[in-house]
Amino acid sequence: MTNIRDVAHAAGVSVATVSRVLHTPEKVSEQVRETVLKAVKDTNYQPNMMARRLRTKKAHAVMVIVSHLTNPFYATVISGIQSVAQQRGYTVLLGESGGDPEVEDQYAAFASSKQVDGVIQLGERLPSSLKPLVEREHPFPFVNACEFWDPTTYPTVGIDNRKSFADVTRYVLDHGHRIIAHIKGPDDNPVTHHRVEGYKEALINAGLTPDPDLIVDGDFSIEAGSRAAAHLLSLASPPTAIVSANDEMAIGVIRTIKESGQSVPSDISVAGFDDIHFAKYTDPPLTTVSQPAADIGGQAAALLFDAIDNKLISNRTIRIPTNLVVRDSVKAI
Amino acid sequence: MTNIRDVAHAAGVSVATVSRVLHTPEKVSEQVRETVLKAVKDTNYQPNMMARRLRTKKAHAVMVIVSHLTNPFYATVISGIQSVAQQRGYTVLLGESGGDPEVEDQYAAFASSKQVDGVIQLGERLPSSLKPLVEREHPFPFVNACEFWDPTTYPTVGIDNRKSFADVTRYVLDHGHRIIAHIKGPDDNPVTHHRVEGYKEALINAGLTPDPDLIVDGDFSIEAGSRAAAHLLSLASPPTAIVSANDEMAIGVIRTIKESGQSVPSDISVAGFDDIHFAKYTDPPLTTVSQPAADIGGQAAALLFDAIDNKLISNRTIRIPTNLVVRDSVKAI
DNA sequence: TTTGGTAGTGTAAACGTTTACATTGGCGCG
DNA sequence: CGCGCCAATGTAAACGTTTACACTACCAAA
Repeated sequence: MTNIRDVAHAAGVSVATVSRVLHTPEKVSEQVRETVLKAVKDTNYQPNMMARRLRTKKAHAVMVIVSHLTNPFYATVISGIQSVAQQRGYTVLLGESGGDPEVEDQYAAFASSKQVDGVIQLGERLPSSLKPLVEREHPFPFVNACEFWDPTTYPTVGIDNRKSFADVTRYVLDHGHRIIAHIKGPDDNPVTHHRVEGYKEALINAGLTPDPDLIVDGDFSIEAGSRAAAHLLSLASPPTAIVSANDEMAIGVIRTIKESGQSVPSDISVAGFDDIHFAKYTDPPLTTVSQPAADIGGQAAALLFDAIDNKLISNRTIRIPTNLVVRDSVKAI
Repeated sequence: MTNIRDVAHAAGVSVATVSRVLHTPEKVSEQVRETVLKAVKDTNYQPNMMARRLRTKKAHAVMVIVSHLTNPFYATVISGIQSVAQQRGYTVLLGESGGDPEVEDQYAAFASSKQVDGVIQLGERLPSSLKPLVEREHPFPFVNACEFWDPTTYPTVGIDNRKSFADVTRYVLDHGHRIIAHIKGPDDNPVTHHRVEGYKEALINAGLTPDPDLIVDGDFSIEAGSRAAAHLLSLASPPTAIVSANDEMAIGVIRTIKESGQSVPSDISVAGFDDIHFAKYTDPPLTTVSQPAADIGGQAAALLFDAIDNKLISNRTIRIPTNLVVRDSVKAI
């Protein structure tokens, strides 16, 4: 592997000049610049990043900590991160924690020891070992994406769950439904509450009072959707529409409704949230809300790079608009 | 950030001793070792990886190049890679190419310039800039996972597509079917051919001759499955079973069959391949073949680390067994 | 002619490690 | 006692950059 000294020798200049040609070409005369550039080509010189990093104390890398890479939504977010990171000449390091706080801590420690210039956390909590770093005077560059545990304290990028869920609920209301049930996500997930709020808000704005009996527990799984639907169908006055906190539960809902001999959307309308890949292929195709996952990732990365470059404490929160994607699972009453 | 010199000073020893305590503790007296360890704790010392890497010329990192991170299968493979990498103290760098050979080349160049110790490629081709590196005398550590473009030349980890597809086809044959159609993947994908071969092999072993009219084109999409099914249903003597090269096409098939008024599996049996998340939730639940994706990743990583450590040119090919997962979409005739 | 400024280039220190080699002192053995 | 060996430790070079500072020409202004 040829080094900068070889190039300098080949070009008949000092190493400093070579380095300058590469970084601040305007500071070296045109003539010399060309000679050096030629020497670089000739020697097939590739700068040693390790040395560069050691010297400049910049890793030119960011780490993303994620609980489950296999979650398609997270995967898409990371894809967005990667895309803008690549544009900016940054490398993305992957830290998959499996949801284990200990592993998350491990990654955080790794990150904090100057191995990367910043961290994007996709998970639901701030790794405890990162806490002191991001809260100190000159915080370690950090942004939280997707989940909103504390948007006031930490830079956060994600959708407005409350508003988005109010949107889809309003869409259902606009189709004349008045008895609308909601299937919640798990209680320990911050988005669950925001979506419930959005649901209630839409009802209230339409002059209705939310009925606690129509808000039923779920855990984002298909099975939970089925169970919840079975429960709702058994009610004295069952809902004419069900808005689910995510698509998978909605799929479970549809299945259970069908199994009960009723039809979607003729008898009961169903709406989901997330617009997962298969939402398009359910029967009927699912009306849902799509989160611009790649965009979230891209903006999170951009925010992080801002923090890295300007070193300004950007406590900004970016809310990315969602799209209601109308398919066939909601019908006017 | 405290460095090794600070620790040495705190412990009243030389930097060399500190380094030795950290790497070859058996070479330093118990007494000194303890003093140093205490100093490390006291000063909250975190070794600077950049310096270490510069000095040792080891990046302790591997790169995985993948076309689409959003492909759930790839995501799972990467999850497997990450898991064993973490165990071994390696970092995983992500390179998502979007299928663009130019971007792949870019990553390969990055990798080759000593930034990482090895590369795992999940995509369908060897990045051209990597070619000279992996084919030279002391090859750059490299393993190909998932796709088999050239298992004889490069270390490769993946399933035996031919055998696995023969398995599922045989399963269908064992249920008495004799007119069995196959929906292919795209022709430019290496696995397509292996699966077609497996299909044919099973038929031949059962004493049948494959009928070219029953092998129809597809591209792994749900829509392609629908189209292919429509075509097959219009045949003079339509198949009693359809084995699809992947699950998504199988889903399209099921839908089209239902739309034609027939039923799965009573009228026509359907089998898929991949065992994607939603295979469990189709109606009827899809009989398919599951690829142990995480395992593939893990083994690929292990293979890569072998190559890195032993520096032996391990041209081995690892075939990971698949599981036929029997659900309800195939029924005895 | 002197002075001072400037553009271009070189010299060498520094980044934080690892490790070959040198040094020290203790001990066994002839 | 003298020799050699060994274990434990220290010294300093090296890894490949970047960059502060020094230096050299050259030129303009006084």
